[in-house]
Amino acid sequence: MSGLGRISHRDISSEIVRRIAERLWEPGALIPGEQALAAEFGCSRATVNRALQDLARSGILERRRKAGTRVSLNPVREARFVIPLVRQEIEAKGAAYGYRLLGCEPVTPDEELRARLGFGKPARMLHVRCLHLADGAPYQYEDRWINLDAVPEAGGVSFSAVSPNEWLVTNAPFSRAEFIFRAAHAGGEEAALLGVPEGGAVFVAERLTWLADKPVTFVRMVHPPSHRVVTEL
Amino acid sequence: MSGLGRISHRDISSEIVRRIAERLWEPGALIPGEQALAAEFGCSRATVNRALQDLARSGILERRRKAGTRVSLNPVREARFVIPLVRQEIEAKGAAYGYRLLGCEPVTPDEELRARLGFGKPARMLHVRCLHLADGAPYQYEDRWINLDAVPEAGGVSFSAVSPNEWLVTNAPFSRAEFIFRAAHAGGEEAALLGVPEGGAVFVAERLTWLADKPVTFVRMVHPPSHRVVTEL
DNA sequence: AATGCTATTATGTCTAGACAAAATAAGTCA
DNA sequence: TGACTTATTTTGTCTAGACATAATAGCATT
Repeated sequence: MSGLGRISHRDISSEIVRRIAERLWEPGALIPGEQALAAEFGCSRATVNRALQDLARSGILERRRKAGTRVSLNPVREARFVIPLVRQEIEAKGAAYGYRLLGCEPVTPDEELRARLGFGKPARMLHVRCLHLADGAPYQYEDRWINLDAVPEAGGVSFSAVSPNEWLVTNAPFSRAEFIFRAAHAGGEEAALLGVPEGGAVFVAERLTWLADKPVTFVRMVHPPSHRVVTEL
Repeated sequence: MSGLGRISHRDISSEIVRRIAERLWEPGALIPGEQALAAEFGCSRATVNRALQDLARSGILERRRKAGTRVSLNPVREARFVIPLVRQEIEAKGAAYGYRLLGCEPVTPDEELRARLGFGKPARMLHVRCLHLADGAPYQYEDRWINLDAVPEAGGVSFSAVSPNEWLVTNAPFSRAEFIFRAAHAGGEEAALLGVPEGGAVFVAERLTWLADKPVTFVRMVHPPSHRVVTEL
C-alpha cells in the first residue's frame, strides 16, 4: 500500500500479485471473495472488483460468477505487442528514418490473394512496394495491396513522399485485423533490397485489415534476421 | 445499444467505435467530455469513464487530464498473442503430441547468458533441452535454462516424462516476463533435430521470466519455418 | 439414477456524489 | 519579455448502495 490516504486499486493489485508470487496463494487455489477482501483492505467492494478484473484481464486470475476467483493454473496466456508505425519504430531506436518508393501500380489480385482476403469477385487494387531504412540501412521491405473499392482516395496518392503505412493509418480505419509472424527464406528481389544473401532467413510480419467485412489492405513486411519483436509483461 | 434496460459501458464503447469507423469523429479529433457523453447516453459519468478507459487501453483513444479525449492519430493498436502450452498448441491443431528429452544437466551460465538475465554473480542453473513433436514430426526445439536459486525444486525433477514447459507453468510463478520473436539461421544440432537444412531459416521465440527481480528461467523455442504465430483483433 | 426446479452465492455492472491529480490557461510580478 | 503563481477544467478514482446475471448446489420429482 502506498502509505498515506486511501487504498487504491493498484495497492490491492500489487498486494495480490505479491501473495501469488510468494506462494501464499498457490496456482489453482481459490482466493477470498470480493467482500472479504474489501473488509481486509478497508475499502469498498468496487475497488477490489476493479483490481481483480484488471488481474483477470492480464491472465493472472480467473474469475467465474458464483464459483469465485482463483489463481490461474497456467498464467500469462497472452502477450501484447504494440504495432507502431515503422517510422516511429525506427526513430524510437534513435536512428534516422529513410524511405524509398519502389513501385506503385493498379492491379487485379490473383486467385491466391483474393482467397486470402475473402474476396467474392475480383476487384481493383493498388500494389505498392517500398523500403524503410534506419540510418541508411534497409530495415523493412513493405509489399502492400490496397483495395481501391474500400479506400478510393488511395488511387490519387503518389506515395513518393509519405509511405503507404503512414497514409493508411490516418486515412483508412478498420474494424478487424489479422497479424501473422513467421520466418521465411528471402526471395531474389527481397534479398537484394534488404542486403541479405538470397535464400537467407528473414522475419516476415503480415497484416490484413477489414472494415465491416470489406478487405482494406494486405501488407507483407519483411525484415532482416537481426530484427526482433519484443514485448514485456 | 442493446435495446432494453439500462445503458451498458459496452453499448457506449461500440457506439464510439462506430462513430470513429464512420469518420464522424476523425483521427486526431477531440471527442466530447465525459459529462457531455453521459448526458447524451443518459447514464452516469462512471459508465462513460469505464467505456472510454477501455478504448484508451486498446489504443483507439488517447486521454489526458484537462486536455480531454481524442481519437488516436496512429492507432498504436496492440495485438494479443495467446501463448499456450506447446502440448495444447499441438493438440489444438488436431495432431498427436510427442515429447523427447535430449539432455538435462546442471551448469554455470556463461557471461552472455548472465548479462541477458541481469545476474549479478554466477549462479547454479539447470540446462534442459528437449523436442516437442506433432504427429511424430519435429514441431519445436526447446532449449531452456532454469535458475536453481529461484526454483530449487527443479533440481529434483527428471523431465523425462513431463516437459519443463509444463512443469514450470504450475511450479514457478513469475512477476515479470519478456518475449522476443525473431528469425534465425538453424545451427547444426537444431537443424538436424528439426529436419531443416543447416543454415536454413527458423522461427525463434524466446522468453525470460523473473520473480521479484530474480531470474527464473530463460527459454529459446525454435520452430521450422512453416510455423506461424497468428492473432486477430 | 436421471431430470428439472429453486434458492443461494459470487461476480458484473450501474448510480450519484465526492474529492484528487494533472495539465492547461490566465493573471501577476519582477 | 519572461518566470512564477493561481484558477479552472477534465480525467482519475473511491464510496456506498442497489440490482442483474451466471453458475452452483440442493431438493424434489419422475
